[in-house]
Amino acid sequence: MPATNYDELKQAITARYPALSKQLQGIARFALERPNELALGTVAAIAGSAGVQPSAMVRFANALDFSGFSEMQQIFRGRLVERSVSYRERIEQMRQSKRNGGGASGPASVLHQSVSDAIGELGHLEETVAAAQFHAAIRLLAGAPQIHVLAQRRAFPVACYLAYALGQLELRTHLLDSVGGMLSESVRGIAAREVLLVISFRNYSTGVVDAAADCHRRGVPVIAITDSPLSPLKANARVSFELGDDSSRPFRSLVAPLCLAQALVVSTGHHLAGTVEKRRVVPARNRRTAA
Amino acid sequence: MPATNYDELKQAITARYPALSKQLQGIARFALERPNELALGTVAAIAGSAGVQPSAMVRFANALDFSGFSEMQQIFRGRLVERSVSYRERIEQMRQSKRNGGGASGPASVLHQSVSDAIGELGHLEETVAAAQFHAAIRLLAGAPQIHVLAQRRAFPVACYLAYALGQLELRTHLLDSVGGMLSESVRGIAAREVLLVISFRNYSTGVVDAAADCHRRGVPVIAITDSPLSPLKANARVSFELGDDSSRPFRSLVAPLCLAQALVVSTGHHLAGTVEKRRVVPARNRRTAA
DNA sequence: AACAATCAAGAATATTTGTTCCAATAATGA
DNA sequence: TCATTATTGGAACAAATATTCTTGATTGTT
Repeated sequence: MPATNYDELKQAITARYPALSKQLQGIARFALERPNELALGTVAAIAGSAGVQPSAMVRFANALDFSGFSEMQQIFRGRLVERSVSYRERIEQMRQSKRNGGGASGPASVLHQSVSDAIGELGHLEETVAAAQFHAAIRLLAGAPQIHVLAQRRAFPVACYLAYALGQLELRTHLLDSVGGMLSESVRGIAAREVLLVISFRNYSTGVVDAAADCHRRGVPVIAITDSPLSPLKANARVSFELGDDSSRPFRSLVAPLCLAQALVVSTGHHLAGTVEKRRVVPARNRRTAA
Repeated sequence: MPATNYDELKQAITARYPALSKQLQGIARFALERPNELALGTVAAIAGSAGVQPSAMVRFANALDFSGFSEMQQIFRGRLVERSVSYRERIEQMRQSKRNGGGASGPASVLHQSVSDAIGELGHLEETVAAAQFHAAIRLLAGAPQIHVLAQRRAFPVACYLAYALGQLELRTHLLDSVGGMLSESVRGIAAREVLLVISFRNYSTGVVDAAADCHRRGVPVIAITDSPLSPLKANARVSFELGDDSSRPFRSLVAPLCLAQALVVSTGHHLAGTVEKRRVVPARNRRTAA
C-alpha cells in the first residue's frame, strides 16, 4: 500500500528512515529537500544530482512500496499540481464528510461534484486575477458617469447581477439588451467618458464582441470578463479578466465569474466610500448629479 | 527565438493564434486551458486528451519556434515550479496577515474574502441540501411538459441561468418576467401539469411569493430555492431548498444558489438520458460546440 | 579470520517516449 | 471541375528512459 499523496509519502519516508540503508537514507533526505527535482527530473539526472546510481533510486522507490521509480514520481508531480493547502483541506474535509454513499453516480454525487468543481474554480480565480487589473477595473467603474453592462446567453446572468449590484451602489448602470435588434444603436450611443463592461465566454457572442470592438475603437474604456487570452474580447478591452475555463467539463459554471463580479462590486463600493468622504471635504464639483 | 517563460509563451500563442491552422488553434486553446497537463503528460497522452495526433503537438511546438515538443514542455514545467514557490509565499503572507489581526482592506483582500466566503457557502450548501428534496425536484423537472422560471431582483440571475441551462437540455423552459405588469396573468396561465420554479431571498419579492402561492393553491408543482425555512415560499412549494443565507454580510452572493441550480440541471440531464433514450438527450456537448 | 548477508555499482535489457516521414484528406484558387 | 497547396492522420524509427540482473564490495558476526 504505497502513499497516494505527498503528505502520506512524507510520513512514510519519516517512518521508515531509520530502517533504511545509509545510501537510501541519503536519497530520502535528498527527496525531501528537493521535491521539485524529484517531480520533473529523469532517474539518471536525479541519481546524478544525488550522487548515486539510477538503480538506487529504484530501490528507494521499492522501499516505499512503489512498484518502481515512475510510480513514486507521480506523487511528487501531484504535489506540484495541487492547489494551495487551504483549499485542498476544505475539499478533503468535504470528501470525508460525504464518504457514506459510495458516491458512484447518484444525484447527491452530482451536487458534490458541482461543489468540488466550484471550489476548484474559485481557487483558480484567485490565482489568475492580478491585483493590477482588479484595481484598474475598480478605478474605471468608480469614476464612470455611466456603466453599461452587456452579455448574452450563458454569461447573461453575470451581467444581470452586475447591473443589479452596481445599481445598489447608486451608480448609474445600464443593462444592454438586444431586444428588437437595437443593440448596435445602443452601443453607438455610449460616450467616451462612460464605461462598457462585457462578459462573454466561448463561443463568444458576436454581438458582444462587436460591441466591445466598436467601443474600444472609439476610446470608450472596456472592461471584459472572459475565459481565455485568446478571447476576441481581450484585444478589445482596456482591462480584461481571463478566468481560464476548463472546457473538459461538459457543464461550465458561472461561479467563478460571479464571484469575481461580486468582488468588483464590493471593492468599487469601498472605493466610492473613500472618495465620497474626500469629496465632502472638498466639494468643488460633484460628478454624478448631472442627469 | 522561442519563449523562455510561461508569460512569454502565452503572449506568443496569443500573437500567432490567428495565423494558425484550425487544429493548431485547438491545441493552443487546450494548452492555455490545461497547462498542468502540458507540463506533466507525455505527448501521446496529451495528444489523446486533446483529440489530435502526437505529431500535431510537435507541429504546434514548432509553430512556436521550439525545436520540438520537449523543449516547449520545459516552459510549462518551469511555470509549475515557479507557481509552487509563489504558493508558498502566498500561504506565508496569508498566515502572517491572519496573525496581524484581521485581513487588511486592500482590493486583493476583497477578492480573497469573496472567494473564502463563497467556499464557505458551498460547503454549507452541500450539508443543507437533502438528497430526497434533490431527487424530488429532478423528477418534477424531468417530467414536466413545460417549466416556468421566476425570480426578481437579486435572484433574477439564477432564474436566467436556469432558463438557459434547462433550455439546453431541450426542455421547454419559460423565463417569466414582469414586463408590462402582466406577471399575474402569465402565472394564471400555468397548467397543473407544468412546473413553476421560483427563486427568492429576503426581502422576498411580492410578485414571486404571490405567484408561488397562486400556483401552489391550484395544484401546480412549485419548486422553490430560497434562504430560510421561514421563507413564505416554503409554505407554497412542493419542494423547497433552504440555503440559509447569512444576512450578516453586507453583500450576499449568488454562488450557492447558482451551484445548486447547476447541479439540478446536470442531474436532470442525467435523469433524462437514463429514462428517455429516443429523446437524444445529453446534448450539452454537441450544443455547446454548435451554438 | 572466515563466513554470511546486505548493499552498491554498472552494464544489459525491455519499455516507453519523442520525432520524423509519407500518404491521405481537406482547403484554395483558377 | 481540376490542379495546387496546405493540413492532418498514422505508422515507423530512433533516442531516451526505467528497470533488472549480475558482479563486486563492504559490513557485521561467530
